[in-house]
Amino acid sequence: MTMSRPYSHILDRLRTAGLRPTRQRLALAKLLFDNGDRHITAEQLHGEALGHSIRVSLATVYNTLHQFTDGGLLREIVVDSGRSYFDTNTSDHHHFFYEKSGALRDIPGDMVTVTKVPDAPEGTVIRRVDVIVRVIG
Amino acid sequence: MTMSRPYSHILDRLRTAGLRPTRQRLALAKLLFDNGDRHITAEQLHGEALGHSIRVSLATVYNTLHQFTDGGLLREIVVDSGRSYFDTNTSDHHHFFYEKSGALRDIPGDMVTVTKVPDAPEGTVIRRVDVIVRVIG
DNA sequence: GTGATTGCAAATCTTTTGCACTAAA
DNA sequence: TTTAGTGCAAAAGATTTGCAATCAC
Repeated sequence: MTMSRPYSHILDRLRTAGLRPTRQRLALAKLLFDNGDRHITAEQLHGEALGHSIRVSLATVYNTLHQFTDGGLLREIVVDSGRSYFDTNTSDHHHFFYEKSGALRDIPGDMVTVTKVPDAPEGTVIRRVDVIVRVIG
Repeated sequence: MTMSRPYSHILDRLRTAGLRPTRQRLALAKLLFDNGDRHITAEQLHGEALGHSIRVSLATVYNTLHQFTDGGLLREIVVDSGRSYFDTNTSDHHHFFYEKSGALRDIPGDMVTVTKVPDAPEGTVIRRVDVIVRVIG
């Protein structure tokens, strides 16, 4: 069982992202950030919220996930066409993707080294390098 | 202007993938493989086929792209949620993804080196390691 | 012939949008 | 108050499905 953390922690995160601490954002942030590192879809988070008797619409869940991502609180991961995952771990790291089950698992940043990355094309800037290790079985 | 290649080449590819050389598959394969390396979506390929007066339904384009992928003739690339790209270059290489325009560009395999990839989790096999360099601007 | 393939339209799934309503500052 | 945020239902976009018609072998 996870020890419940004070709201001030969550409030700080929302403040950092420049977002008003509404009832919905507070509740979703608590689900997202007070339960360790997670990879979650909008649909899953919505279901979880309903399961905790938190009344929130799916549209708001989508809005919130994107606002959190824009504010640096989440990282969006694309591995599967037609479904977006959001990762509560925003530090430098990569992923295993289980193609059969659709599950994601973190690979610590220092477990993968990418060398000789070519320069960004003229006039562009590298925003991120994603490494996805696709596994089956 | 691209020199038109003999059909036998295409026929061999379909044979390799265990697919009957139907009119639609032949025409789509010609568009895909006789024009150099390309990154294309189902929608784009369908439009291109229609532009060449090749009558084929969008559903068949989807079927064909997946059959070609299963047969090792194409490689599916997921970088953008809600849209799949198919790459005619199935050799070992990685990609630049221009987040603004949605364009993909190959990075030759030997321009990126991934070291220290962790072992595949117990009971799984690594099918592929994808490196996506996301750029903006 | 017979089983594989195709086309079409409808269905599905995820995500976004428009807009009236509600809540935070 | 005033502006941001929310919910709902509808729309959008990509992909899949069901099934009768058609084609390759």
